[in-house]
Amino acid sequence: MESRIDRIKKQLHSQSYKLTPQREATVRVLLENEEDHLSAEDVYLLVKEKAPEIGLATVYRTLELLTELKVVDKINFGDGVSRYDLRTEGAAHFHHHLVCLECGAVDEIQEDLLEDVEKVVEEGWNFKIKDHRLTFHGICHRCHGKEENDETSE
Amino acid sequence: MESRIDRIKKQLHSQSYKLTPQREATVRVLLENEEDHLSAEDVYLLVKEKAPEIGLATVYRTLELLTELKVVDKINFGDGVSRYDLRTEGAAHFHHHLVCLECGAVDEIQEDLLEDVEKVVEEGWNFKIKDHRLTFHGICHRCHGKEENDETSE
DNA sequence: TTTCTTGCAAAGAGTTTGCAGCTTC
DNA sequence: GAAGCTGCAAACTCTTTGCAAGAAA
Repeated sequence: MESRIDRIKKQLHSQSYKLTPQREATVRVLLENEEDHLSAEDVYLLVKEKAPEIGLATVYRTLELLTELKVVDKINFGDGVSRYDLRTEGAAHFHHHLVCLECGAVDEIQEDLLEDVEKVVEEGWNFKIKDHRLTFHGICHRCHGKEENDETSE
Repeated sequence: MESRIDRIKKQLHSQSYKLTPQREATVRVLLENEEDHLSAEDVYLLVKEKAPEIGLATVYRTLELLTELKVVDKINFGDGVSRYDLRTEGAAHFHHHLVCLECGAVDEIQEDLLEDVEKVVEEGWNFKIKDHRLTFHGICHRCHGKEENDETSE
């Protein structure tokens, strides 16, 4: 069976880019932390464990390259850092996010909940949708119970 | 009739902030450019026309304050700058955006298209939604017609 | 007077770039 | 050996902060 790394490798080659050891290490870190929403710095620190000689600039360059190739999506939750999120293979659209205002956790919603909404937008606004970004800010299920106790503020 | 500025002033006073000339000039710029999605720098340059002595730091501080008061929303379209968008008065939720990949224009959708989706998320993910960010990336109605000609790619 | 606010300059954080050296074909 | 890639350091951009001076209650 062809692995995900292999497919990414092919994708790079098809545009005459190479899968160097540094790039491979970076991709592996992303694959191993698929659930997370790593910043460039985060990725850098994790890659350093596998390939200590790597430079931060290379990580940035690799992430930029992967973004171009649509292997990852660059996202921004408003905290001043870009985060990189592996695209779900085969997914037509980018998944959604739930950001908890209490604990900061970011959960993902893989289901595409926007099909109907997109139809409305395409027809009503005559806008050809290529991609979307949907993030909900609120209180996650983990913090939900706790909230009753500190209702002092808010 | 009470103007929008007055209401914002009251809101400031209620938290013992003052509507200084600099803050007023900043708010006016935002009101006069409600359609746009100005960066701090943009706001600064526009405010300077009314109040040339103002400093960039004051603009940043004012925008931060207005964000706290929920008068404006800080948004990020991934181009490395924060943009500030006046909240539609009385709107329960933040409006949506259409970003054109062709010409870069940003249009707004005032309607809340997410009511159904939010119900699904709150129930299915046990997540208490406080706010949302929804942006579509695609081709706007203005660029739509032009596209037929350069169908070479994609 | 006391508190809040401002402008300036400096600092900080995140990201990009120039360049010489190293790989790979 | 030409082309692509890397690590390092410096540069850059956007934003925040410290501080002394100014304005308002």
